[in-house]
Amino acid sequence: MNASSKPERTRLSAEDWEEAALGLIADQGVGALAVEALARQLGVTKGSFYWHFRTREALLLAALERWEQYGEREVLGQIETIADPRERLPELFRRVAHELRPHRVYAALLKALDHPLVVPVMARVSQRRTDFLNTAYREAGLPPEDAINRARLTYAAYVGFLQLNFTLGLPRLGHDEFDAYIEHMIATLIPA
Amino acid sequence: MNASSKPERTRLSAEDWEEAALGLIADQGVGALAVEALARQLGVTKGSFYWHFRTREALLLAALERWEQYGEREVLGQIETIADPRERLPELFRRVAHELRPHRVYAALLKALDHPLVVPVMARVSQRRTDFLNTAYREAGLPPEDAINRARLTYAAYVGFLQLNFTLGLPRLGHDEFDAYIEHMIATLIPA
DNA sequence: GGCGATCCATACTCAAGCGTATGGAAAAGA
DNA sequence: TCTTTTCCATACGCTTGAGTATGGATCGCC
Repeated sequence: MNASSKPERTRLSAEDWEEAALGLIADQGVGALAVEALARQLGVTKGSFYWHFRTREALLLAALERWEQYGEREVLGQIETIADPRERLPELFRRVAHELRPHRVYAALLKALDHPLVVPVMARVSQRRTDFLNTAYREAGLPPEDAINRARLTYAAYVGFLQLNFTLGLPRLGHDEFDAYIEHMIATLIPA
Repeated sequence: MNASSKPERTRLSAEDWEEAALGLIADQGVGALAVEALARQLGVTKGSFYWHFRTREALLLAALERWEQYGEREVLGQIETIADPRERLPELFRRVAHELRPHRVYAALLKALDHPLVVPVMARVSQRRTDFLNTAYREAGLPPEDAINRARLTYAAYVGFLQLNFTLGLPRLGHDEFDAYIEHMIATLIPA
């Protein structure tokens, strides 16, 4: 009967609300973040919510901070363990391309950049990732003035792909078509 | 006193509402499209609106159709007049990069892809543009199986750039920094 | 096993925004 | 000029969703 994973939790914590909020953001967007809807989904009422949070914005802020801290930094962390710098970028692209969940919140926040609370978070996250690409490209042998622009181009391609194929349903590449696209992207963007 | 360009129009037409709607969408997003706000901006009240349109969604639909027909097809039209196919793509990139207004509606609609009315419009527009890039890359000498993926990559980079530098305020490239990025993009994506 | 702290339900208020009803003004035709 | 069509204002109803007030339930603890 209950939508969450733990079907019957007796009491709720603030973290439960934040996690539920992130889930709702992931598959319905920031605009759908309503307290009564969330409460229904958690099997409680507004009374519970306003004990944990002072306002709706407070929940959004807490959820965003939580996402930035816990849910977001995993991807790049694994990559840094790859020894050969020239293998790092292709491996990053292939891994990122075959995961779905981690991108869903990011894609949703991308569509909420008019909201003042999400802008700084997205600015920080995007900047960190672009910086990572920048150093990766330099370590792969690209001259610094090229590396920064290549990093921008790469990350823009990532963001655009999210919008076009994730949110919008553009011709929905088939599995092998998708792999071909990824390999083409690697061949085009990564220096031989 | 009046916000629009024509300060005192005695009567309004449906097209006036559609144009105003596109303007509001361009700089505040689809979510900000409210009839009373629009009416204030046009110097009238709701009574006027509901004479021209049956509902708010009807206005949105009409505005989207208007945008798809009139406001959108200009960019690609100019490019097709360039004789040398190998010069077409660099010229397209440079022109697109130095215009602002035509992208504002597209960027706004990109953030409203959860709305059922905008999805088909954006799907058609994005598909047309990607097709254009596809044939342009083939005419520039790329083998067909590469051309389609290069077109996807290029358009994804465009969309991502819109989100990152337009909507989000990422480190706001300076004028020459921006030009360097464009030239780098041309050098990277367009076959020599 | 009682008691303070924690968590939640119920019942409200309030504001925003869509849509409707109706009458009046202004243009267009005759 | 007089009537008809076109355009708009005012005043309403209705729904949604945020936030508040208050009392009840449950947990931790002594």
